[in-house]
Amino acid sequence: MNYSVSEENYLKTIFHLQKKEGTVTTNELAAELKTRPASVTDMMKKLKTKKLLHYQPYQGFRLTADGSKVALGIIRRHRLWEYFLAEKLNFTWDEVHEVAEELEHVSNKKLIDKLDAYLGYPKNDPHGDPIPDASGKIEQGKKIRLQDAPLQIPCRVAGVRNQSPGMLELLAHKKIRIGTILEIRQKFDFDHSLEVKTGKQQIITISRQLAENLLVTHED
Amino acid sequence: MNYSVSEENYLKTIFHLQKKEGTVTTNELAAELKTRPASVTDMMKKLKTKKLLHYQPYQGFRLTADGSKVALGIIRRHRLWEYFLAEKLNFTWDEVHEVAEELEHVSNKKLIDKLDAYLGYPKNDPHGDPIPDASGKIEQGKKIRLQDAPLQIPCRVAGVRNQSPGMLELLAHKKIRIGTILEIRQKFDFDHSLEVKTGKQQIITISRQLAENLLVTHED
DNA sequence: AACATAATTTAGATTTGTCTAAATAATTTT
DNA sequence: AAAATTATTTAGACAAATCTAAATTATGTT
Repeated sequence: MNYSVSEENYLKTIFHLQKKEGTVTTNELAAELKTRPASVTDMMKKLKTKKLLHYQPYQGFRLTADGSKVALGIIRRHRLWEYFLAEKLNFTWDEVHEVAEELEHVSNKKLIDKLDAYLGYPKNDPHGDPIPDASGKIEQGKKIRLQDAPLQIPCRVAGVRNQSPGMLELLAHKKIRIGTILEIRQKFDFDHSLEVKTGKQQIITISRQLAENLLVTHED
Repeated sequence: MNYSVSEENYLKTIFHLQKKEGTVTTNELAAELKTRPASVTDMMKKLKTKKLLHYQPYQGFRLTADGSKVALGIIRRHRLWEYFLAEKLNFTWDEVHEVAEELEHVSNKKLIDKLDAYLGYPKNDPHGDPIPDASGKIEQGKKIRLQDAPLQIPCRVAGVRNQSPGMLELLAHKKIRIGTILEIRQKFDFDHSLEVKTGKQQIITISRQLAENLLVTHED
């Protein structure tokens, strides 16, 4: 029921990494945690015996339902503290992460729930990331412009900023609608156009104007 | 410059214990920290090499100036968090200590100084104990008559008003001296006598006359 | 002062989380 | 498919903080 700082850092990091790709590898995790692959393997065995992880040697790993629940608890604490630091203590948005990395390991549930209430049950931390509620539920990820989405990472169309007829006509023509999966292959500096792969594996080009008005999310 | 949770707990506890008696013994500290005397000896060696402790085998120990400074920093963090928990998060005074025991080990200085400012530079925590300022200075607790001390809150005998032989005889008989911890259990209106628990868990009765002449402090 | 008792320290073991170096498995290249 | 490369795991070691049991030092009593 209670986990060490080290275990918590592994769980949290696995949670974040497995969002991008379904399964997490030893080297990936070692790089992220600034430790050695051998150390990762050791910890994987431990987390497996605690039933927080699906893991077969050489096959990568992902969290079990229990593991995800623990990870979401840690992320909840982290993001609530970030909100507190920015909102109440006047830290700037780029300072909060480091401090929250320490505070997140204080795992008293009553403390966190009272902090949540005190802050007015905020939905997002200062970076816009959603804060899981007391039961571990997490809201849809922040909508960002396709323009600002990272390369090579699939995202989902969640809305449009500009709903002019011309925009909608263009979307229809390119067969893009809410829910369509897009992955940026390349960004061209010259005209800021994007080469994008669709969920149906077609390669299309999206202009700067369109990319500024398409809102996407990374959450699954 | 940075200390482990374990080291911090030792330093803090030594600081508190050496207020009562000038020097702290191995068994005393082991009892307070719920560990074994052998473990205490191990840690004493370590703290000595870090120049936080005066220590010669078999001679007891006390903090160096550096050690006290570190301890005061920890106490500052503890008491500021206690104040925050009681004042902002609506914890009751008897709940705050346990939670602050965890929060006190987050040692980011900027965090603590900003928290201090946010709380309005409080002078005392919810138990009445003084909060060291950013430079480690701690205000001397005010001496009040035992008569005027609050119920159920341990205080320390800091002086006597009347030093007549009869008074001293009575104090000796009741085994009360400077440094003795007293906690008022009940006040009786009829004769203004007090039922008091001593640091050694004995229940004694203190008359109005005595209670008016015993000066106590809440400072730890 | 000598003895008995209590307090403290030492010696050696254990757990957690880490490491390096070597062995093994999987993947990629030729 | 064999060889080369890369990823992962195993084996064995180490530091921190703890423990038990035994040895040592200090203290209190007679």
